Amino acid sequence: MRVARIALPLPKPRLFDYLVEDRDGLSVGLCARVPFGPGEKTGVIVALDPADAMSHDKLKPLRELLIDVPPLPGPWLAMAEFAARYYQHPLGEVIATALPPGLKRAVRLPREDDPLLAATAEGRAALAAAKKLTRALAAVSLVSSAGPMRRSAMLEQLDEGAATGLRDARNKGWLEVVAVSGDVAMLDAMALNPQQAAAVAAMSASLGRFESFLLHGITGSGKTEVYLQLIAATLGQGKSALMLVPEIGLTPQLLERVAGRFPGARLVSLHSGLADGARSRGFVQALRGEVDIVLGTRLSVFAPLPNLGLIVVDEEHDASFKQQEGLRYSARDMAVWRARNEGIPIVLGSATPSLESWLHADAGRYTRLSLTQRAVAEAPPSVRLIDTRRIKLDQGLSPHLVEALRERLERREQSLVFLNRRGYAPVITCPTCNWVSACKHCSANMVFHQADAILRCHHCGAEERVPRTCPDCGSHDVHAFGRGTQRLEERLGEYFPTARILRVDRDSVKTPAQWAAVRSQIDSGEVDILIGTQMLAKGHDFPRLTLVGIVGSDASLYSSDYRAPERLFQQLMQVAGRAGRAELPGEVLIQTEFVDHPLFRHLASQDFPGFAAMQLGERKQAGFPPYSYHAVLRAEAPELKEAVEFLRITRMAAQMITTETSLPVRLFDPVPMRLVRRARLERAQLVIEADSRAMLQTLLTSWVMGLHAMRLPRDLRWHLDVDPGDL
DNA sequence: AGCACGCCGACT
DNA sequence: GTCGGCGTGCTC
Repeated sequence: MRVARIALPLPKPRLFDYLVEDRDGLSVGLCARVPFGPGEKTGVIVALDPADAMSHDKLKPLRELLIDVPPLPGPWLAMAEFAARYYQHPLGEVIATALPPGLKRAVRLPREDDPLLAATAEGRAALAAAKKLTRALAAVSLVSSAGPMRRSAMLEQLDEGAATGLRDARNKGWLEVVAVSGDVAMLDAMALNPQQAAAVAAMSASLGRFESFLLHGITGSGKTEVYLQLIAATLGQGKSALMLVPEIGLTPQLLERVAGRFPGARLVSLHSGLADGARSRGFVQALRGEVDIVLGTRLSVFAPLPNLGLIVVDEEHDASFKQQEGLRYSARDMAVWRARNEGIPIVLGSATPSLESWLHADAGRYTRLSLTQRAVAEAPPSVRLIDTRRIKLDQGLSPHLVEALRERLERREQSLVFLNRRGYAPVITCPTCNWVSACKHCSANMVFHQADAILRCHHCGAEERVPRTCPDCGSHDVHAFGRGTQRLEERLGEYFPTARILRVDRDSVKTPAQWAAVRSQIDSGEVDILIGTQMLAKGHDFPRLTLVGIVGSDASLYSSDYRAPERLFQQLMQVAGRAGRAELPGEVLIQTEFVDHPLFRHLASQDFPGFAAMQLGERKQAGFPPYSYHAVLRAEAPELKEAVEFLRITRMAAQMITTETSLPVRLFDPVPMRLVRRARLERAQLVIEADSRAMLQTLLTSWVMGLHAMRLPRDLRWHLDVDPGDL
């Protein structure tokens, strides 16, 4: 018998020991079901020790080893242990976050083979003779035009009922299994421009050892092509590749592009929208070494590829790489750690890199590679600022923007008006008594949604009917104040009654299917004017779009959040990049009261390096990240004073540690959060700042141990956020 | 996190 | 006299 030390999904940073029979195949990394209290739990064996007489008396035997799932490899466990240490989170919970939720049930899934299928002569004949495209024929059609394809890749690309269609086609002899030849060769590689070629060459040279690359490529410079060719080189060496993309970046189009390029490769996509079964299947396939490429969102940084050769993080600056609950990990940072740990190259790509990565490149820790030439359109869009201090705006629209929209309409080109605020108006007010539509559960105003005639809180989702009279003073003069996308849509409809206007925000597009419908409407030119929030900003090409108008972005220019300018710049660069991608030159009009603001100057000259240098200068002056390191302890309770009091006590504990060890770590005062009240809970936070990660970690390790040992009121909860995305 | 044990209010 | 509130303490 041996003692298995098991990490269980519990909020306690400790392991639990069980007796296990010393049988063949017993290994660290195996999942196990164990008795726990009155019930049972599933965890992962992280260590195996010899059993002595004592342990036989004290320990319970474990119930079952899940031997259908191969043990998680050493480097994978090392990564989980690193995340637990770095983010100060219990290992069992880290592992539970990293494993797919349905793993326990999924283990019994039959080992599904994934043959390479090609169309037979009979299949082609049937296809030629057919009047109607059946599901079976759709499958034949796919491989007869695209060439042999993995079954899984075909399923990804075909519509509903694809599995049945495939089975029919195989039974009828229209499809045949072909041998994998030159296994994972890439099809249709595009010719690279010299910069792309240089980037691919530089990065390929580091395959087989750790190196971090920052690929700074302006919009349209062909970063994806660089990734694909690098992946091809990796697969060519018999290794697998992991590509991380932001949440909205993982579109069927991207999947199709990758699957189409590597028809022989076994491709798995992983994201949180996947059903438990599918996610587990992908995970277990990766673990068995049956996957060549994993393409997914932040959670796929935990994909257990045993033979990983390359990691790509696209749009590395994107906030969706940071998890905002539970284990608050940064998938980008974890990916860099993983690449170092596994001795492989990593590519971080962006048109507007994070200041963290930019500074790493400045300091020579990352190798910077730049793509400054547009692969598609030659000229970058021209950016013009409209000084709204001198102009009378009509519902937030300047005559210049209206005129520019009119020109596009006449030329039958598309326009986009960007306003990062959904709803009709951000608030309803009563000018008589100054009543505002505040949310009952949050310290925020409820937004007026004209379409459903309701007030909605964007923080907790609460909804209310719009009052006709002021609830406080009874005045009939209550009205909408400010502008959202819905109101803009209404006003533009009045200006251009014949224009086809489409609003794209989270209220109008809720499902992937709706998003696909919207895209096809835009692509086929059925839309003249698009109105959208940041949903429209990210990574989609709109070839017919020649004008981008940016409205109401001034608010984030002087926000109290020191990261606001960075985010605004990234966002505006991204929207601006939507303009003029094909033969048509693009124009960007920005309405602002601050035409002299350096952010806009750099934006107008499309000068990211200049902007980054300026921002880094300011951050250095202020001692903010990336020149210092932050962790924030947040607490929430029904009453703010409870949360603050907890933080005050924990701050004293931290103070004692720093004094005893003379750690130069700065402890700020507990303060209410910007949005103090959310969903009936009041929140406060305590920021800790240090000049090095090591010093921050030293404090956190002993401090958080104490936090776990504290006994707290039932209604108080806390969490720690290391490297928080915002404060 | 669950889930037990354990001591004080309003009900058949 | 009980049913049940959720405070605190433990789970190998």
